[in-house]
Amino acid sequence: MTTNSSPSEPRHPIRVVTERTGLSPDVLRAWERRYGAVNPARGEGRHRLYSDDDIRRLTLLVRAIQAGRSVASVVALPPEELGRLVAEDGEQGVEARTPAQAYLAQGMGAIHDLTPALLEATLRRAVLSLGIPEFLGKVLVPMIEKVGEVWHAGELGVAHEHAATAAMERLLGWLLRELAPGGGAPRLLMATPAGERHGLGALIAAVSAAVDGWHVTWLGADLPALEIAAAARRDLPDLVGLSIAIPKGSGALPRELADLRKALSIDTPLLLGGRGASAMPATEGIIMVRDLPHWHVLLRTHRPTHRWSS
Amino acid sequence: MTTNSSPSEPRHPIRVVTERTGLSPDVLRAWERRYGAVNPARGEGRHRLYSDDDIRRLTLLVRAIQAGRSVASVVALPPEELGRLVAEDGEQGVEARTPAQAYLAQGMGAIHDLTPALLEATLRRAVLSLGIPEFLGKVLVPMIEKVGEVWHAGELGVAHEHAATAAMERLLGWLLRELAPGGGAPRLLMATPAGERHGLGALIAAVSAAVDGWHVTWLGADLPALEIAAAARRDLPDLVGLSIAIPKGSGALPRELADLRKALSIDTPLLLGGRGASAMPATEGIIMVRDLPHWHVLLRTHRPTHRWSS
DNA sequence: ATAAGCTTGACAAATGCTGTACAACGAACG
DNA sequence: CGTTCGTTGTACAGCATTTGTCAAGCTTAT
Repeated sequence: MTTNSSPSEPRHPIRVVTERTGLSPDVLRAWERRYGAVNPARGEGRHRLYSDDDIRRLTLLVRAIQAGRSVASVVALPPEELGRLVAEDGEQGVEARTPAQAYLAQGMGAIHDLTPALLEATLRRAVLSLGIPEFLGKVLVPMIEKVGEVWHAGELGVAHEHAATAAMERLLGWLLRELAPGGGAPRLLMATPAGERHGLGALIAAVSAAVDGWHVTWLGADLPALEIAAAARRDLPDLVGLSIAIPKGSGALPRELADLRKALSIDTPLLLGGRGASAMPATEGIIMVRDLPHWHVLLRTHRPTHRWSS
Repeated sequence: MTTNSSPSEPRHPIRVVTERTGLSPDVLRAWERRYGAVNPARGEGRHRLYSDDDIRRLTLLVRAIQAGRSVASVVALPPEELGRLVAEDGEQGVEARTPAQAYLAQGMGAIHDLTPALLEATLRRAVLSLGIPEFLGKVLVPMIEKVGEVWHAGELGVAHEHAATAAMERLLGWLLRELAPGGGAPRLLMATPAGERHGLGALIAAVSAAVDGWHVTWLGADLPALEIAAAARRDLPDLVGLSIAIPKGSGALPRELADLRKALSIDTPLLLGGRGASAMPATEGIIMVRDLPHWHVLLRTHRPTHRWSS
């Protein structure tokens, strides 16, 4: 369909390249002059014009450098080899120690020492330094997984695990309160169905939604369908979200969900996510959430039309 | 409904186009004269009449330029190719409005409405979403600059400015408290010297240090040298930091600084930063801080040798 | 008649380019 | 252990191009 949009066609001014690669104009010119990293064409008034290929190559270079390699060691590589290198580095964790990892290590130390107050303070510092999205992805979720591992290996007692979970839940509750938006925000009702006593996953989803501007009502964990439905009648949410950690395709859970679906207003979407959700049989009227990115997409999709109260 | 409402029908006067595209009449005429970006028909007297197609094309041009492209490089493109380019830029990271900018706009709105509580809540959400470093660099500092501009332009009253400043100071104080690390952390004493009543800059530096793991004691603004020295004798900091916003190379300030330097323990470094610091004469025993990155470097340099309490 | 629009010409701020220099950092080295 | 050197990002000055804005004088519209 295209006349002349070949990837080697020069058409991007330097400004666009800085936006897309994150490199400053100075660096772009320096790399060109010193290493000949790219060879952009020139326009009328001697302005640089980069091709799509140029941009791709620069992006790869940036990734390779972020993985800890030196500039000089990668600028000379031919494209294919560069791509291979970056792919490899992506698989391995070649990265140095990021702040997030430092917080993670510090938090694990606090868990081992059974000092929940210190753990909570550490998590709090981590949130404030990194921002919620990065905190959730690079500190909290890895920490939960790690605690699970270490606990199964017998290196931690039940007390440790419970104390850590409680501290995390306190922290997430705090975030939820701090994030409470003003009126006019879309409303989300979040809970965990009867039989599911682990609320961490649901809380993480709740906080993620709050960052996106939702007003979240957190009901708690292990709630019977009727309780949730009653709360929904009072709260009138635009969306109801549930999360289950333990896969329970059988048992009382499917029944609970069906009851809840029936008790809810028909036009209120009901979403189900969490690690155990994938094992659930598909059910009419219940939307499955695969993972956190998918959750954000669904939130955006089901957001009611704007009604700004000025 | 009508017979002749084709999108290429010329019917909009230049005023309408100005409002719909955000371009000034001068720019519209200049683009036409210099590049022939559009070719509006003329009415009875020689007034321009733009078609819907013209407006759509101009809107696309604006978007392309916002994405970093030069005017000259896009005005000549045929419509389809222009559309493709804009779509492509939108997909890539060249977003029109980042979350940080959204928070900034929201906060400025709260300032205009003189609702400090709303401003504080907005700032709080911004910190939690973005993390402190990005928040300071992309929301708070731009906001302070913007408030200064708008205030000088007379669009805001003193009340607005004071309310906004107070809200920002409350927020930074809150951050300082939340970030307070445990024992064993390096200690920083932060204040503003006598005659300098603006504490925002110092607070920003204080919070930045707290993120780096320092225990910060914030004394407040407008403090005589003797007070600061007395506090230092009690607090025993590893570092004393001052910040001045207003350049005052002459006056009482140099004297104050010299007094403080003499009253402090000789091995306690004394750092001076802020917008007004560059105008100060270099002084023996006082380290000048150029900007925030430099501040972080100096913090790392003067950090006492590690003594982790396990 | 006052405001808005037109044309032409000119100016100045922004942006990009080149070349040089400097500063921070880590590694090699005496 | 301090010094030196190579690497790499950033800053600055001088110049060219691009591009937004303004002024002056005139015409048209409400």
